[in-house]
Formats: sequence, structure tokens, C-alpha cells
Amino acid sequence: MKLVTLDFETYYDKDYTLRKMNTIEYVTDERFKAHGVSIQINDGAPLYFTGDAMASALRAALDEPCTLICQNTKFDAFILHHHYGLYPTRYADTRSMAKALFPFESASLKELCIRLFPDDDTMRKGDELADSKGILDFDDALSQLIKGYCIQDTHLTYHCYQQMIGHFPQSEQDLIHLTTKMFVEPAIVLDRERVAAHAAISAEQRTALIEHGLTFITDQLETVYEDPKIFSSNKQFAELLTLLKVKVPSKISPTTGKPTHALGKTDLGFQKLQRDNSDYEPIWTARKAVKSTGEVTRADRLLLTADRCRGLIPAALNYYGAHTGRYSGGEKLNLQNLKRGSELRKSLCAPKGSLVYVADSSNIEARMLAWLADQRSMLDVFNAKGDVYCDFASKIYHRPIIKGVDNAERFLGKCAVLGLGYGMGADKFRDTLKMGALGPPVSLEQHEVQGIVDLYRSANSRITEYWKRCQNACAAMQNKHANFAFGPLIIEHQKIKLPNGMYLRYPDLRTEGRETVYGSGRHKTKIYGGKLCENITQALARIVVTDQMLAADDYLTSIDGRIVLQVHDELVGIAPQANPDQTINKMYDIMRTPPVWASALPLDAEGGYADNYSK
DNA sequence: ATGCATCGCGCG
DNA sequence: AAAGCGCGCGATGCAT
Repeated sequence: MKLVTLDFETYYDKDYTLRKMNTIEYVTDERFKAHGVSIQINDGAPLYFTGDAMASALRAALDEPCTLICQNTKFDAFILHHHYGLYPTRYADTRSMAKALFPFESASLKELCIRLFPDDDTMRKGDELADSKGILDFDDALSQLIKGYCIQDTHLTYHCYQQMIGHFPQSEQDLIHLTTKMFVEPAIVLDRERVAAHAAISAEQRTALIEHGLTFITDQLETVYEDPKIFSSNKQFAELLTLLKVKVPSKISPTTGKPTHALGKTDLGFQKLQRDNSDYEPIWTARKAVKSTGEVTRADRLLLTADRCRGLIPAALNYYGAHTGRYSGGEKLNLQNLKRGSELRKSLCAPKGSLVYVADSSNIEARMLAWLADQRSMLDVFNAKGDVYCDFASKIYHRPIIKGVDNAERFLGKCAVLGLGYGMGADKFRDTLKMGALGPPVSLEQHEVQGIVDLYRSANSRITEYWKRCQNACAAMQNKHANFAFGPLIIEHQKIKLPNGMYLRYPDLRTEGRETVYGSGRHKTKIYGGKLCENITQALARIVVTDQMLAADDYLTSIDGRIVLQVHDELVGIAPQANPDQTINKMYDIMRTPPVWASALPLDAEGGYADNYSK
């Protein structure tokens, strides 16, 4: 297919910039102005166009089936759609490719060129001497400089693409296309009334609770308090507690190792403090209310986005956001962490005549881990369509635990299966249970949690052995000539080849003292058996789900629908409302089909459909 | 003012 | 020796 590489030069200034706004806000803003665009067809020389010549040049370039290549394609493609009504057939993106090949490194064009062409000084991005910031109309000199940079950027982008494309299997190229399309060709309809109502109510309730809290402490301390910050700032809140003669709980920060206040919702000390001082309820309530601004901010951003996109919400996902290949959210509107069952989730709708289809890959990581480690007992339960949570809970309680009957017991089994697969110890497991991160808080004695951890490890000895084999792999990967099979993987120097040809990378892997670490600066990270086991499991589960996502999108496209979002183990599609059971069952079929490289992997799927993303 | 690190909290 | 992991965003507080 014809390759069209292009790069827009656009107006920006101190406030009107992608640093402060997201792509949608920027491109649809009334201040938007394209100074020029450079366009390269196949391996020809890039040509530069300005003013009225741009539209016709773009039309001519994109008038037949073509693949669009840009550095950050969701920006340039969104311009093409929004301002020129042009739609390329396929999307490629050098920034996405760089994220996959060089995790933890800058994905900027400048840095990418230095990395890909270290010995070729002609392959360098302009040194930004000509800053067009804040300038609406260029003089001739600036115009010529910008033209040169713009042409150079397109030239570089094309060569970066050619340099990297050999490392990308077709499936990953398809994935970059689909990911870009989910953003630049949005399909999710926003229920504006629902969002607006929710935002209003949330804001109102929040204000009332904070006001009540302020009045309460004003009365208590006989000093006037008017600033909500007293509740939101950890420092000020700690000072308030001291004035009230409540001892401020402290903890050791897991990041810095230094003591800090333990005032988070999930901090056990803070939870106890609230129980012991229930007469200060208005304060605790106000603290919680003031901390939950995210909901309103996000609602406002959804409304603004939809206003700019004909009522639609583009789904921004960062390809290879995690070094394991998982997506991450992006564009200041993370659709991967919307609260389950929330109004905001329910405000994401299908257009009239269509439905939102949501299909989850059931316990994909637990299944992948059992398959990788060849933990037969667990695979047997999955294969028999049993419930692994009940199965393990039965071992804990020495009696059959029945789903829907022994709910508390099954829940403990669930926590253990979800938590203990990557080497978690008894202390942390006890805290996790007590905090109730997965559901209702559970308090167990030290000897009880230790017993469960020991039981998990003995009942799943192949999994604990797999951690050790991963530990060995951490060491082997430090060998320059490493190259050996490890199940479906190939261990190489500082990287692991995945079955789709991509790599799980550990740049600068080395031994420091008794620890193995990789990365540098703020990316320096410890790695060890249990953690590598988790990374591998996550990377493989991601490949299973994204390949299924491509298959599901093919299917949905055939019935006039599409995939519109992915949340790690969950595919979200929008498709016509006719024969909904057939549609969702077809999605389940796709998600129950294991990949060729793991034909014995027992998969299952569940989900449903509705006129919105409610699940 | 603006950048950066940290915390808290949402998701898987 | 022992260790669950992977993200993004808003708010805060400190440094520049």
C-alpha cells in the first residue's frame, strides 16, 4: 500500500500548547492554525505546503488507499479528520513503535533518531533555533527555517519507520492501527445529561460535606476555618489532628523509605483513628469528600471532549504504555480506570440502534500462570469449569466451599489466588486483607495468614518452582550470549522474546550488591523471580487479549460494528443491536480460543451488553 | 510562575 | 534474604 508520511507545523503559545491541553482540546480550539505540512509519498522527497495549497496537496496524497505514518499519529490524523475531512486507510505511528522497542526511553523524534542512527549526523532533528512559539504569521526567514525543519522531520519519521518496521509482526502493526483508530475515529456516544447531572450532584454534595466539616471544626476549636485545604493537605490535616489532640498515625513511605503521615483512605492507622474518634465524623467525611475531586474534573473533561467531537468520546490508549506491552490510558482522560458501576461509566453509550458489548477474559492471568508453570492441579480445575477460588478455599477450610453459599470463605480463596501467585509474603498478605482492597476487609492473625501462604505454596509447588526458574532467568539474561528456550519464551541478553516476536526488555540489567536491577535514573527497578514471573504472565496475557481484540474487531467490523476500548482483560465493542446474543457469544468464542503457541491454555470469557458501558 | 517528586486512589 | 505486579491523574509541597 502507498505510504504517506507527513508532519504538521501548527501554531502554539504559552497557554495554547499540548503540554497543558490534550490533543482534542488543542486541535479543535479556535486558535488552531496549521502553518504548513510536509508530505512524503513512499520514498520520494518530502514536499512542503502552506496556506491554501495544503488542503489540495493533502487530498491528492490521501486520495487512494494508503498507510499514514507520523510521529504521534493521533495528533496529525485528528487534524486530517477534523480540519480536512480526510481519512487514510491505515495508521502507522513511529512514536508507538519507539515505545515498544525502547521502554523507559524518551519516544521523542529527536531521541529516537540518535538511538536508531547513532553514527549518522545527517539524521538529526533541527536544534529548535527557530522557535515559532506565539508567532501567528512568519516572516520569510522564519518561514524558510520552519519549512526546513518540517521537511526534515518527515524525512526522519519515514526513516525511523523503515528502521523499526522489521521488528513489528503484522499483528502489532494491526494493533497500532486499531489503537489509533479508536482515538481519531471515535464511536462512543456520551450521555451528556447523565454526566452533567452527576457532576452537579457530586459537586453539590462535596461542597455541603466540606462546609459541614469546616463549621464543625470552627465550633470545636473556636477558630474560624474557611479553607477546604485544611482537609485536603496532608500537612494541614495533620496539624488539625494535633490541635484536636488526636495522635497522627505515621508509616514508612514505600518509595522514599522515610517516615510520613499515614492518612490515606486505606492506611490502617487512619482507619483505626476514625473508629476511635467517631464523634469527629464530620471531619472524616469532609476529608474523604475533599479528596474526591477527580470525579467532577473528569466529568467536566468528558463534557468538553464530547462538545468538541460531535458528542463522541475518543478512546485514548497508549500503545505499549507498560513495558509488558499493556496499554495505559492517555490524553488526560484515562478510560481504563473508571470506577466500576459509576455514573461516568454508564454515561459512555452506543449510538441509537447499537449496543455496547463488553467481554471479559476470566482470570486470564491466573490461567496463564497455571499454564506457564504447568500447575496441573489448577489447570484441571479450570478445564473442568470449576471455581479456583472455591477450590483453594476448600483447602484452607478442609471442607467443600460452595460458590453462592460460603461467600466469606470463597472470598478469602479469591484473595489468595489473586494475590499469592507472584511471591507475596504473609505480612503483606495480612495487610492486603485487612485493607479490603479487593472487597470487605478481613482481619486474620499472623499464624493464620502464614498458614494460607504456606498452603498456597505447597498446593501450587509448580508455581513456586517457576519463581525460582524466573530467578535463574534474571541471572541468565545478564549473559551477553544468552539464547535458550524457556517455555514459550526465548531468554536472550537483557530481554525475553515473546511468542509474537516482540520482546520483554530489561535494559542495563545488572547485579548491584545482592540485587538484580535494570533501567537507570528514575526508571531503575529491582527485578527478581516472583516479579519476573508476574511480568511474563502479564506480557503473555496481554498478547492473548490483544490478538483476540484484533479478531473481535474483524468480526464486529463484518457486522458493521467495532472495538472501541480495551481494559487489559476486557474488550469493549459497539455493534448493531440486532441479534445481540449472537454477537456477544461470538466475542466469547473468540476469547475462549487459545493462541497456537498455547493450545492447552484453558480460557473462558464472560460479559454482557447494554445501551451503555455498565457491565 | 513552573517543574518535579510524592502521595492517594481509580483500574486491571 | 526476601520481595505480588502493571498503569494515569489530580492535588500538594518543595525547588527553581
